[in-house]
Amino acid sequence: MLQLNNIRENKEEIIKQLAVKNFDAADIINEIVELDDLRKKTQKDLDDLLSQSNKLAKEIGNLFKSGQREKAEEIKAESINLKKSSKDLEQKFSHTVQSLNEKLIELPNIPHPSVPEGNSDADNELMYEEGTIPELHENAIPHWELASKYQIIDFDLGSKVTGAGFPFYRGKGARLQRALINFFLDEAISEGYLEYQPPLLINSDSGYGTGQLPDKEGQMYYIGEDDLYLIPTAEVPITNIYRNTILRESDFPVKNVAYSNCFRREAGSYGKDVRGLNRLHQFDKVEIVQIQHPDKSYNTLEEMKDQISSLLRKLELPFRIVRLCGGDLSFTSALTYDFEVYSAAQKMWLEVSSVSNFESFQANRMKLRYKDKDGKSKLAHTLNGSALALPRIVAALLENNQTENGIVIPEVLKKYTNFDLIN
RNA sequence: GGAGAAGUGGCAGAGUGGUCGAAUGCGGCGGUCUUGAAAACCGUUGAUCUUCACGGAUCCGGGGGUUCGAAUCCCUCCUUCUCCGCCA
Repeated sequence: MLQLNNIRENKEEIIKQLAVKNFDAADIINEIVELDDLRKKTQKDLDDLLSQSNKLAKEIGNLFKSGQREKAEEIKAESINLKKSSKDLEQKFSHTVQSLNEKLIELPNIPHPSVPEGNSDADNELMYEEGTIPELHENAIPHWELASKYQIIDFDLGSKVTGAGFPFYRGKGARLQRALINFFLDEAISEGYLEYQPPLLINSDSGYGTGQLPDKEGQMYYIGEDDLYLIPTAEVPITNIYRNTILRESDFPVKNVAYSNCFRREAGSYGKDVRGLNRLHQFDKVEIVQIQHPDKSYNTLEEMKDQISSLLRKLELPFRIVRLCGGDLSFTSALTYDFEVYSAAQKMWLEVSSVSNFESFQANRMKLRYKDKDGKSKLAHTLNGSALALPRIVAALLENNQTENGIVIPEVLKKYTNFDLIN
């Protein structure tokens, strides 16, 4: 959520910047300013009225005490009248605040000046590419075939027990998952992150705080009986730890890491890009989250980008980094880098990580603040990134490392898997 | 799941209808003293909205109600604790 004062003061500028996200904000912003004016006026009227009845109430108390009953009753009648009009104003006030909020929620985050214009992923800016694309042997096959050849991932069994997109990992497949999770967590911990194991279900306040609600409600699994949502990413519980909190400047940077299962309904995704591990309803991910001082958040974003690069380098996977264009940027993000890994048998780049700076957008929804040197409360900046999401990493590892004799485990993972080869 | 108790400022804890945004202690911050520190002493110390400012309004787990007036009474939800039951 954008800050009201910022909207009021930089109206034209914000309209211009939101156009990069292909969002026409002119009308909404005008409505917001009008509603805010009305809110201020209504509050002033209401406050004056309440102030008056507070005074009367005190007077009545004093009159009763000093035994002036009649006088007290007189004022009491006056007070009852005041009360009726204050009730009306109160209602008007809360309606105004509510509509103001509804409008504010419609506004996406302002993209960073470096965000290129564009409509789709085709317009994203390629920033960096590293590693060599492997030459596979003649009989190379995509990962879903490798999965069944070596009996390490069973998609059909998942369909039987749950449904499409919920695979079973088996034997060395399961152990590879566990190895990757531990590798990613250990790497983050050595970078100074604090490990959390979050709940996998969240309430609607949390969903609202990080921006999944209300816009992406249909993307989350919902447990109606208890009014809870299955998390689409550990970002939600981990960032919401700080909902309604005021940090000290000395708390920065807050660096948290969490492994979790992630659940996504992926309503409306079909086609060949969803085959095998490319898109699942349940998957594993290690997520890094930082909370930072506004002056430092972009340095932090670069730092997180480097960390993720280092993971992919250690796994010996060819990867590239893309800066998302306005049209591809999420509602909540100001700047996002996507990491893509080359999957050699599918012959395509797979998105394995997304690292973003949300600036104060999430913090404003969550009321996540810090005290600055003058003792004033200011909104903090939040950032997060996948480090990393497992399924597509596994897909690329299986495809790229396949040989006639089996799938070779990268050096760095061997101490975690305790085997060198899947055969 | 059943029965009972409780939720107050960073923490502890008083407050059962008006003078309470809230005693007191601890902690935090500033100062005096000291070569420095500790101790002692003095001062200060919640959030949000609004106002150029003075000031005003709201907040005692969340929401609703009673009353001229609610931290205090009523309803409801949530959370925590104790006992019983069940259970990885």
